[in-house]
Amino acid sequence: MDFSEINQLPPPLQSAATYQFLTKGQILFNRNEQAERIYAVKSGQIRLLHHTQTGQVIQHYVVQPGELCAEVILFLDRYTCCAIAETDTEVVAFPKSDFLNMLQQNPDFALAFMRQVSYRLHMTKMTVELRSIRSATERVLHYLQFITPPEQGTVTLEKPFKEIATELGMSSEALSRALNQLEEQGAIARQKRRITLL
Amino acid sequence: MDFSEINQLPPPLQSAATYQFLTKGQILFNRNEQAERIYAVKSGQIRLLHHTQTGQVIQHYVVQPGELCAEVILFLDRYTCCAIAETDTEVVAFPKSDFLNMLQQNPDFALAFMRQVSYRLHMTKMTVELRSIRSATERVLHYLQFITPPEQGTVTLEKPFKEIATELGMSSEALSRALNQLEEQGAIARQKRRITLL
DNA sequence: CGCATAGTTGACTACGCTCAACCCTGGTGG
DNA sequence: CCACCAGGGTTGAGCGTAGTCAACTATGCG
Repeated sequence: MDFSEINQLPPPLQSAATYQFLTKGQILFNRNEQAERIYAVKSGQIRLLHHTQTGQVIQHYVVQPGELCAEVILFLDRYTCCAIAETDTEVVAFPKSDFLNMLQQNPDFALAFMRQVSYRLHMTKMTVELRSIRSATERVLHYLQFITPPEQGTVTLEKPFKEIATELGMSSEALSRALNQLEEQGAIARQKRRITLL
Repeated sequence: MDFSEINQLPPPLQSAATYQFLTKGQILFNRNEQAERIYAVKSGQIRLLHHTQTGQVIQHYVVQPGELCAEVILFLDRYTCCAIAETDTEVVAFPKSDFLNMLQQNPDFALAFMRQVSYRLHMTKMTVELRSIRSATERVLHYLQFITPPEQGTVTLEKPFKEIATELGMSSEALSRALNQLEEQGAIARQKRRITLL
């Protein structure tokens, strides 16, 4: 189910939903703000992140069109992280109470929600694994294995390395060196941005 | 809702549930095993973890009595991590299909499940934050702030430091030094295991 | 009183970050 | 067509932080 396609949703929710437009860099909500709404991304992307006291930025994940944003706050009263528009973005906002009611009244809707949250939990657990790996080289390998489609064993890195590096929580230099090392070790083969797992 | 209290569950699930006993260290399931059941812990603890190729152990979380174990596999076909009994443990096993049916048929049950999964997602996001902080000192501070009840600003560390250290993904020595440093910096006060945030 | 375990401290090492220089590619304009 | 420039990527040197190993201290228990 695509939560941002209002006319696919149960009618009572349709009438409660409102659209909201964000320009690139605009903040949808901040940590510790009172949470009265749950959002779905219709177009664009929303990045969830958190700022530590010392200014380090912790990347959570990016919410894509059709996905829900900050599912957890249905059962909490304050947002736990900061949501910021990655590009110009359109979101649909649902009041929490209406959304909760619909979860109880409509089993299909509820199941779609559960699938989505479960998927998110799964991805977040993968993120935990990634961030927990100390060694940069191993972390990169883990990442490559994760983004490589199972059958073909080959990926092309589309994003600039700098971006991948921040996603992996390391400097671009460390990423570069890690790729070298993996090639030396014979764990991967590489032509430019095209990586083959061995 | 306590998922391990069978007689509190909807009757159709009661008849599908089976008990299983694990001794300390026994494995409930392994990564990549076909997932046909979902479990709830009745007594004891189940630790979820993952072994990397190079043998590093990544701690996910510990499942306490009343909680579900590996909720995500309802919508996946293979377990994504390894579950191991922390102590002698009793679990309740539900066939996935029965559990899924019940989620569709019983809104209260479904809501309890959603609350549980959402909570787990929330905690896992907190873990991501924790593991993403590079500096040991800052990581410890973040952890202390997280486990300290908001009003009183004081915690007693019950678990042995070694255990806390692994939970934080650092050595016990590093934890010890970090606590010292935080005290020097004036970020915390400390008498033995009793920590006060300043 | 001795032993075992948990926690602390010290010395050494290794890994990754930072800063800086360098290389390579693609695009632009003379 | 080639010189120039800009940006992404690579490589090098120095530094800081955390891991490891080992010694030492403190606490609790038989």
